[in-house]
Amino acid sequence: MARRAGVSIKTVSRVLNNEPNVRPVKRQQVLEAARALNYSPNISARSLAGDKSFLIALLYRDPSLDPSPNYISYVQIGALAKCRQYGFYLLLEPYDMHDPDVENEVQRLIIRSRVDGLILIPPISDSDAIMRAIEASGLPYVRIAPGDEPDRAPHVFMDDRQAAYDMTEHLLKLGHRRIGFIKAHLDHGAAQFRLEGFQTAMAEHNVPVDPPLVGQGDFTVESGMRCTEAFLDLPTPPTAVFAANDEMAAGAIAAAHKRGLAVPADLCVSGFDDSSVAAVTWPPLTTVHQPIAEMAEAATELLIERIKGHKSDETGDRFPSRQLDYRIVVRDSTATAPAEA
Amino acid sequence: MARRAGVSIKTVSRVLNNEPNVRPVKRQQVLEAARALNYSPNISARSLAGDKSFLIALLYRDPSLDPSPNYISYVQIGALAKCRQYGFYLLLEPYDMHDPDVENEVQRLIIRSRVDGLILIPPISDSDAIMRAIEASGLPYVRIAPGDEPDRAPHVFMDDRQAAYDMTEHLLKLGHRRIGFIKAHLDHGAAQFRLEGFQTAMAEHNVPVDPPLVGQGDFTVESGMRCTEAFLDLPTPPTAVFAANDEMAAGAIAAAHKRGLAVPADLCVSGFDDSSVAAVTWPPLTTVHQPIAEMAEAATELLIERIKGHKSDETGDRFPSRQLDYRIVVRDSTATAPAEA
DNA sequence: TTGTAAGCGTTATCAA
DNA sequence: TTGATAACGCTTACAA
Repeated sequence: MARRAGVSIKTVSRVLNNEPNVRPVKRQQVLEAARALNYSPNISARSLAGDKSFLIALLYRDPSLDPSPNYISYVQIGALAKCRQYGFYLLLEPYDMHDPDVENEVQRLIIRSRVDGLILIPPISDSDAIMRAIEASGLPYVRIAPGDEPDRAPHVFMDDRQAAYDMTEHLLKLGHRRIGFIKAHLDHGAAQFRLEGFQTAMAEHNVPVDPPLVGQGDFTVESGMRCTEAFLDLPTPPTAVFAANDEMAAGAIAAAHKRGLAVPADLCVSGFDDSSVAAVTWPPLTTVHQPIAEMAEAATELLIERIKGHKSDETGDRFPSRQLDYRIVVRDSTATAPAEA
Repeated sequence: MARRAGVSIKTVSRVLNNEPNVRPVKRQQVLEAARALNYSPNISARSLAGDKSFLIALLYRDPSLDPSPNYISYVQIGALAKCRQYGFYLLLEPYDMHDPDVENEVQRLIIRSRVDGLILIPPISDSDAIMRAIEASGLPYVRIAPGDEPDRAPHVFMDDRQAAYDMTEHLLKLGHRRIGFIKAHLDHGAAQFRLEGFQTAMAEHNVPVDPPLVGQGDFTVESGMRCTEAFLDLPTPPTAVFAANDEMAAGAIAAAHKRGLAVPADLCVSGFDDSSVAAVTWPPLTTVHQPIAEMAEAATELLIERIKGHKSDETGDRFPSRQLDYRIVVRDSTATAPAEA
């Protein structure tokens, strides 16, 4: 009890919660006493009495199913930073999105843990079942990089379409005309945007897209390798491959090496995400840098504002959103196209 | 209130906590009522009354400083699995180990969050300052892969020394005699063991270790590349490089590619960890598989037992520990040594 | 085997 | 601007 220290009792509560109506003198007294006793309010008591848990849940795909755990790491970094700043705790909640029972599981999570809000990251940020479960509870939530229905909730995103457009243009400007694109599951919202950006850039530069030069990957290294091998088996193979993420791009590089092709001399490769694998490939990968941690920070901030503000009541006005900037990172896996045959 | 349902009030508590002295009939009634009302006890109330938080903190190095976020991902997977199983929640606590103020920070964490126990992973599992802070609080904690003083607390580990020995032997059996080793900061406990395993294997096979063939890396791709380039600049370069982790091994492969050397024909490379980068390199990396998630599961279990058992009193007897098995994974980056010159 | 009553340390309500 | 006092929903005695 820090109350012993100063002179008051409930005043302590007021001070620690930055409530008004406390004279500066008292406020100081309390603050000093708290420091002296190394005092810190009991979270459980606070939650119980105030009906707030100071807990935020981060929902993501079970990482044992995820080809790029890297993304989650950066999301955690960003979310944790903001949580610490505002005195919240982050609860990790991996889910198997395709479990037919997710809806119940999420409901149970909400009931059990009493979280104050939730953050959804891809591909969970496009799960209708999960969003329905949350909406039924009335809790606030934010989505990172949503694919459809962006205005269903507050969200943070970057322009994947434009980024893919820019990367494609980068390759076109290097003189490439036959460019292979490795797409991913289109239920992953951003994957769709990246494909569109590629197609638009090609169209606007009057370069036809040969259908066999669009491969279906699944974000794994192996799929990138398989698609690239198929490309290289074509009568006229591409001079560049643009993969919708870095893992698949790494697979493309591996496929080239396997055939004895030099990168970027014989085949150029570019990726997307600027994940840690981009630094591991040889040559280092040209890719699109996504500000993942920053996106998570922004999302967490959006959520906390919402938690602190109107507690779950949708008062008509539009949901807020925040767009962050990407950056094309040119490294050594792309170079000018070989002279025409 | 599920109490409405059955007939009792405190009985509910007994049932939900698996306490004895409840007739099966009543127990059933309560359980059914709970299900019907989708009831779940309020964690805050429970913590407040019972002086338990059901929270476990995972302490790790700030991932923005960490060259291999992969390790943390797997630790999280394992720890989360066990937490869910036993009804605990996992709190993420990244720390900058070299911050002179960590001791206070940890103390503050313990006071503020009221965690019931802590898990320390490398390199934090060897931080004397952090362990002191925890010990001062009397809370139970477990260490994963400790370097020194293993018996200071319950711990989970694998035999890094023997694993490195085996990998070295694998290379020796392939006919390699000049083998470069890339070590890492020796304050990282396991790093020391890996070096020792390498040295022992070489000695026992009567193959001298040429000092310039032991490079000082720091777990990053870049350092692996730098060390390997130095090796290759020697009058008699090695025919194989064994790096103390996969990132550095990836750097070794990159260095070879950069010089136009083929892997494994001109230079063999092996790593340690079997992290996700091992699947991204070309050729795929021969490495030591560490059961990281399983180690984390075991550690979490050890901790929870301790939390449930004697609450923080060290009753004389030795701390428990658990050793898990590694596995040498031979992929395509190692092959028989070129014939003698 | 079951129930009653007294806290746990906050916040919310309402008076002072 | 402050301070009693009653919740909050459990667990832990202790009694029945």
